[in-house]
This record gives sequence, structure tokens and C-alpha cells, in this order.
Amino acid sequence: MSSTQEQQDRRPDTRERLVRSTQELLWERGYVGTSPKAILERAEVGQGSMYHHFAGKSDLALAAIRRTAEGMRETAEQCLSGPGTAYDRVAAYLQRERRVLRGCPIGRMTQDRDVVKDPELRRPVDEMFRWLQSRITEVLAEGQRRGELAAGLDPAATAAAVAAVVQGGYVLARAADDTAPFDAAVQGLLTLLAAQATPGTTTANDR
Amino acid sequence: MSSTQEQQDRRPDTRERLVRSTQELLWERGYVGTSPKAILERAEVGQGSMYHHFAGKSDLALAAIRRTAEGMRETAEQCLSGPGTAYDRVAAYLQRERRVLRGCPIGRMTQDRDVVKDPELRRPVDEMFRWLQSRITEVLAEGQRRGELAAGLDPAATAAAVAAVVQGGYVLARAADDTAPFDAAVQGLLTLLAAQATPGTTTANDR
DNA sequence: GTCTATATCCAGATAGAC
DNA sequence: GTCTATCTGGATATAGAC
Repeated sequence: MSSTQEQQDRRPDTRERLVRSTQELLWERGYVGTSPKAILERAEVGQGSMYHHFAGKSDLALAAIRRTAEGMRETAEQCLSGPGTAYDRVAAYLQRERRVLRGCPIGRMTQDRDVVKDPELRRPVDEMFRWLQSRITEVLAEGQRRGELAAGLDPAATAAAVAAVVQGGYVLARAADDTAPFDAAVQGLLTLLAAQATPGTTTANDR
Repeated sequence: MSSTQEQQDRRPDTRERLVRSTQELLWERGYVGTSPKAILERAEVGQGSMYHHFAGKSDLALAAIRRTAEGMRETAEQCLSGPGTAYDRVAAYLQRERRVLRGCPIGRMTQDRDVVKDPELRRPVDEMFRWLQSRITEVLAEGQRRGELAAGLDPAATAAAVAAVVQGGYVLARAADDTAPFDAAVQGLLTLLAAQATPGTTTANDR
């Protein structure tokens, strides 16, 4: 909450409204599909204000992507630092509530040429996924040290698979216009992971 | 090869050139990012020709997406119907040569609102991923019947995880502008899957 | 800080000549 | 079948008044 006005429970200031509108639109339509006009209409802000606060579309997108990445990081951290075994925490991350058919607001950016091509715009996306994978790696490695997970498991590779299953699950679900493939992919990975857990240390797999 | 001219090793006909250009552009820029003008310039074809052969952008995109989906299906089938155990065939699919940083030309379509929203455009994408998952399911189930894979494995869920790891691997790789996360995710999944294989039936895991 | 006016270029398509 | 001309609207930004 960077806005003083908002802390007083009033309408967020202009700059803040612009960032939030951009976050929403980037999620819904991607970078190419989001026009400055659409942003300022959703923010109920005039064109002059927009170009006063931001240099242009990419500048605004940068602020929005940073904000969204920060939010995702906090959400993931909550799951991964929760209670239970390493398996439980990874499962909590994989199974957390998601609006699957909307896709991942950060993952989506990687499909946008203008974002990936621009080092500044790509950076927050890169950092988010880098952090996520290393955080999951930590959780898995800790599980190994505690004897919850088989020593033969490669924490980093497994972490990459976990992150990939989520991102790929979104793709499969959107293709099918159905959340089922997402859930199936998550379940498939968790079942494989459960086989690496020392008996007695893992919450029973629901399936 | 639908074109007679092409079979005689000459310049593909106009219609064919348009479809191919559209395939390339959809892969590079997605649906929203691809303009009719860009298509006809790449195809070296006049605007009149384009609107003669196709009703418009979405009609052209439909032809291009169908063609690309068909190609992907053939490529996947080659890997999945190859020699070796079920594990080997799934590994062959996961590790086949890919231009990872370009992303998946079909998976990319799921990030495009105009495609997912339009039932006709979404259908070939949906069918491709549906086929892929059921084909991998078959391979895994066959492996179980042959005693190569543990009976406790859920073929459908595991197949969804396999497809998701590929699609998600693309996302992670593009975010990092580096193929390493893709390879790591694939390796992570394969290691987990190898643990489900009956000893002696699986090619040694390289790692 | 915010507004309106203006400008340039491109998207996406239609019309009708050849 | 292919070409050029033309059209409407939107993308993205700048200018300068208030």
C-alpha cells in the first residue's frame, strides 16, 4: 500500500489506479493486446495523467509486472513456508487455490515477444521464476536432510519440474477450457513425488 | 503436400505460401501480434490474393493452426511409437530436439485471448493436447501391462504431468532466456518416473 | 497534475479494375 | 486470381492550454 489516500480507505490515487488496471489488462490480454487507451479507460483516468506519471506503455507495464511478480512471490512463500513435511509444503503450493482458466499472470508474459525481447521487462519475470525454483529447491533439500525424502532425489531438477507442471497445467487447462488437466498434472507429479517420501513422513495421497 | 506445383519442386502456390507465413508469424508473435499485412509481406503475396483465398485473419489462422497441430502430432507420434520400453518412449518424447526458446507453437495459442475465446480456433489446439495426453496414457498403460512400470502408477495423471512439464518447461526457459530450466524440469520428471520402473526394464538414467 | 486537440501510422477489411 | 485504391477505426504518442 504505497498510497496515503488508500490507507485512509479512499479512492487509490491516479498512479496506483493506473498500475492496477495495467496488471489486470496484462493478465487478460497480454502486452501486445493491451492498449494505453484501454488502461486509462479502466483506471478512469485521463490520457494526460497517464503520460504525466509514466513515460509510456512499456514503463507502465514494467511497474505492473513488478507488482504482480511481488504478489505471486508472497503467495508462493506462504505455501512453501507453511507447516508439515517438505512434501506437504510442495503439495500446498501445487494445490493452492488458483483461477486456473485465467492462466498465470507472470507466466503469460513469457509468451509475449515484446516482453521477452526487452531485458528490463523480462527481468522481473525471470527473477520471479528463479526465486520460485530456488525456494522449492530449498524445501526439498531440507526434506532430504530431515530424512523425509529419498537421498537420491535431485532437489533442483525436481523443483524445476514442480514449477513447470504448474505453468504447463495452465496451458493444458486453457486449451481444454477445463481445469481438469491442471489438476491431473498436479496429481500425477505429486504421486510420483510421494513415492520418494519416507513412509510415515508424508500425508496420505488423497487419490 | 497439397500443392501440385510443390511436388514439381517449384514455388509453392499462393495459398500454401500464405498458410506457411501465418504459421511462422503465429509462432513468433501470437495471434494478436500478427497482422494481415505482415503475413502477406512474408508470403510475398498481394493483399487481393489473401482476401481471395481466405475470408480474413481468423480464417487464415485456422488453416495455419490446423497445419501446425498436425505436424506436432506426427512428430510426437514418432517418439511415442518408437522402440524400447514405455519409459524409453516417454523419454524420447521429452528429450526430443526442440527449439526451446521459441516456445511451443501450439501451446502459445492458449495464451491468446482471441484464440481461446473462439471455439473454432481453440478446437485444433484442444484436440492436439487431448490426443497427446491420451497417447502418452496408452504408452504408460501398456508399460504397466508389460510389467515395466509399477501397477500403482496412474497413467492418465502421469501423462498430464508429462505434457505439462514440456509446456511449463518452455515458459521457464523463455523467462530465463536459457534452455537450462527446460532440461532440468524434464530431467526431474524422468528421474521420478524411473523410480516407477521395474529394475532391468529401463534404460539407465543419464544423470 | 489533468485536460483536450492533434498527429502519424497501422489494423483489418471492402471495392472494383484488370 | 491478383492488383491498387480507399475506408474506418484504433494504437501510441506529443503539444499546449488550464
